[in-house]
Amino acid sequence: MSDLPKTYTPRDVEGPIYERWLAADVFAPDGTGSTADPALPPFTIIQPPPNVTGSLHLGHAQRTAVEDLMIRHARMRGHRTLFLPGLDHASIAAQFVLDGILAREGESRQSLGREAYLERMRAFSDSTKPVMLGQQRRVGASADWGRLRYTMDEVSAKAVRVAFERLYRDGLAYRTEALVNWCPGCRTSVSDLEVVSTPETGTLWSVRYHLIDEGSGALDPDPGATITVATTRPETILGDTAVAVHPDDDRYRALVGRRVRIPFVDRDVRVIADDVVDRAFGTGAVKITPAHDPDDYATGKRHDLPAPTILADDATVADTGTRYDGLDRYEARRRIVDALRERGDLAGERPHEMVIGRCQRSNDVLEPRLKTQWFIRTAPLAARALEATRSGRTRILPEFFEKTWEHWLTDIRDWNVSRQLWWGHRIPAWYCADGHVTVSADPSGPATCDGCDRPADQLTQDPDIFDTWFSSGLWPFSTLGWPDATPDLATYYPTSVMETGYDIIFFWVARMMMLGLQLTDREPFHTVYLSGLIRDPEGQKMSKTKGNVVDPLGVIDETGADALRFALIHGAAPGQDQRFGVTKLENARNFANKLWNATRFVVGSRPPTIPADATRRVPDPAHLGPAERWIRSRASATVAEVDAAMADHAFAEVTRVLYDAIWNEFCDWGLEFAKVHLADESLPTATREATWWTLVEALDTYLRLLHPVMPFVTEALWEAIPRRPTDPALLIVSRWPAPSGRDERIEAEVGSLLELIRGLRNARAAAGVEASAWLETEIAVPQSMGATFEALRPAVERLARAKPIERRLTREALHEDRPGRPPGALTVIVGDLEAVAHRAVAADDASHELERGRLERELAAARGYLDAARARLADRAFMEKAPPAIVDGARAREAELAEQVARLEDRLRG
RNA sequence: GGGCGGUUAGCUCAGUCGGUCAGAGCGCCUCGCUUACACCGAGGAUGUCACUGGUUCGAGUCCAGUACCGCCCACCA
Repeated sequence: MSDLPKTYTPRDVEGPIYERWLAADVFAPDGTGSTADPALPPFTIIQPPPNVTGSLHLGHAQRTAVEDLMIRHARMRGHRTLFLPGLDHASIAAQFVLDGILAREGESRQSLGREAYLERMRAFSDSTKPVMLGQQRRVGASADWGRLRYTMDEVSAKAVRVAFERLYRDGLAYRTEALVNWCPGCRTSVSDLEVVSTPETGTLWSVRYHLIDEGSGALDPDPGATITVATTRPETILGDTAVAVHPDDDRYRALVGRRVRIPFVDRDVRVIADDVVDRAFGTGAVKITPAHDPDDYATGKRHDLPAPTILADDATVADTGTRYDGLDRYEARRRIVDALRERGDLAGERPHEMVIGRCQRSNDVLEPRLKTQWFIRTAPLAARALEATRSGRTRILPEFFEKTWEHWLTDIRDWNVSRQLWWGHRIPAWYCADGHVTVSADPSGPATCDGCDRPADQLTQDPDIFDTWFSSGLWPFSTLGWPDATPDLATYYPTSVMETGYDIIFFWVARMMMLGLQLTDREPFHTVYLSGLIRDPEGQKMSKTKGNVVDPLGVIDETGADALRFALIHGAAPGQDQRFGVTKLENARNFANKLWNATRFVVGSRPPTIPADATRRVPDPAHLGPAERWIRSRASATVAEVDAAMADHAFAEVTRVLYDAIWNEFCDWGLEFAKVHLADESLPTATREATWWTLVEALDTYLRLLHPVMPFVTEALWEAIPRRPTDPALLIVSRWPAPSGRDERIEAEVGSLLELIRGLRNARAAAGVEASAWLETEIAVPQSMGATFEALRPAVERLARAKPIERRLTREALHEDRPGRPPGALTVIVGDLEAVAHRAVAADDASHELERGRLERELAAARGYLDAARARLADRAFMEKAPPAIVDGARAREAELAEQVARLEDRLRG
């Protein structure tokens, strides 16, 4: 036990608490402070590693809060818990960031060269690394920092090499020339997932291609002998190798097989028939540029067309032998359009709504182009991933994401994994002069060529690196030491829960699942918990360009990590975005403050007969009054509710249940009841002690239940209350509470007394009674509730400001002496209970009307309900078809309402 | 073009198995410096549960359709 400062200052609480956890070594499953039960299965969460060069945003904070919540819960339930933290090298994202910094220095990737650039990147990421990790700690992540992993460390590197070698051996990785998404800004290919489809208004140009006279082989002398094609990218004319029409299109039937001359390059190409052509679109004739359009590429394959590439890596026109060589693609486009117009071959132009693929990273317009690249064959991997979710071995939460999952994995295309970048894992493939491919997981490379036994010094390693998601895809097992058979891998794999944002379900979750199943033969996780995204109060995505990004560290400084965590978890429905603003945060902060002060009260109200350093005593049942039994019963109910919510992964519900239980039950009523006993020195010591121990016990339960959500403040407060002899020194490793049983009768009796108190307060306020006035009150309490009432009489008096209270056994008794009753009485009816509070006011006082009005409103409402209840009972269909329990309930309700209406009517007559 | 999610108080959102489910927080109004807490306490007002049909004794809740908002996927030049 220790003293609590009067004011709750999160900053003062959180730092030292985290240090104590670290010092006690309680984060690691095998740490010296662990109290785990080795008989229970371990619980593992692999944290989605944030980008090493990124900055922590609210999304990270929410991830961390939810993961840490699950981990702390599992830890308190006695599981060995592994919360493995990490960082991702984030190849393209990191390069994008660094390139921006270099650009401001007047340097560039190219100007530095590969080695210097990588050196710079290592230094840069080394500088951001501690920042990212520090932020995680501020949020309170109880992660095992000793197992911190990084996708660029040697263990990961080895995993990448071995994974790729196995995939290659199994025929699941292959190298081929294919049309890929090329980003001219990043100078690399990107996967289909990194293409952002952007609707834009472009221009659809119609261009006349002149037919060749088949006899002479020269241009048809008839200037009208043309075929008009439609295009949105005129510069690709330079790469055309055919014109296609639909085979059933009568307009062009005669032209199929004829040749046309492609302008500028003066290439003569065939008119071909292919049913990809949509006759209704444009002119019904399509220019075919196999090297720069996916459709055209497929058409080219079918018709065996050449596929000249006309763009360089920086998207300037190249190798066309025209004067457009060297020009940027858009400059070339303008000039080509101008030239066509001059020649009279521009048949038309009109605005055109279309979808443009842009680079997720740089926002550049992507160019489809031919490149020789490594691909992962995804169909067989996706089939296994689908099987895992269909069989239920891996569960996706929320369930509705399973459809998205199914859809994507069903139509999946092969994964282009090579990147023409520098920061990342180099592809462990070597080529010899004959083009043989050798893939080797050996860190020093292959000894000889697989194809021709040429020695290593005659082999060249592929300059490309892997898509960053390739190493991320191995994360659940590479972090545990795979491919080596480490004890960690044996113990903690497959992992328990994969928590991440739904925005990377394909990028990451699907890849982990596919690679995990293929390489380890196990589902990498049992549950996928998909979080929603954090938006600003207007529902906008947070982004740097919008300037609406909230820095979690600022929030933590201001209101504490506990408040931030509570607020984030409170608003988190799985898969559902949440708007986040200051009011939620303030609400959470107020709650922490409330808890702080409630604990301060409990600690401060310790009866002097109990020593400050007492160990916990179970309250003596003989001395428990109804208030104490009510407090215990409600705490037990809360445990059960929290357990149910946790079992459903309904974390927001957990916060709601606890907020309500702690604030609206424990503080509003529990503490108020207890104050009466604790302050009453005429009571036996044992009674007052029992009351206090009851408060301590309930508070202890609530602090435990709340700890996974608000770890710091609960740990600090728990330290201030007496511990059980069996408790460890720290709440974080204490045991999760078990429900201790409900007392239904007490809950009902005390519950109706609470209602009565509320009713009296309501009546007083409605009648304009001074808040400080004590009203002489008569209360009818049936014999069955007598003991409970008598025990709580002082509390009822105090809370309803009703004193003295005269008790009657029946309502009739209450009304017998009506004639003698002073005017202005307030009446409250709650079930079997009825109270009449008297006040001395003149007969002509206007407040009589207020009371009358209140009773009339109550009566009207009761009559409304009664009518509805009677209508239901009069409905033969309802009586015949509704289950008996419902009918009985309706009858009871009707009787109760009828009674209440009668009472109110009676009261209003009097 | 497919698919998913959302629509409940002024705002942000809960609402499980169809039956006390018309709820919370914030905001608003009226009181209150009652020795845990003014980051507080007491009380109060506010709803066509988007719309239309259907199923049912009974529908925010289940079904079908519509509208609007958001997101994801998709090779029409």
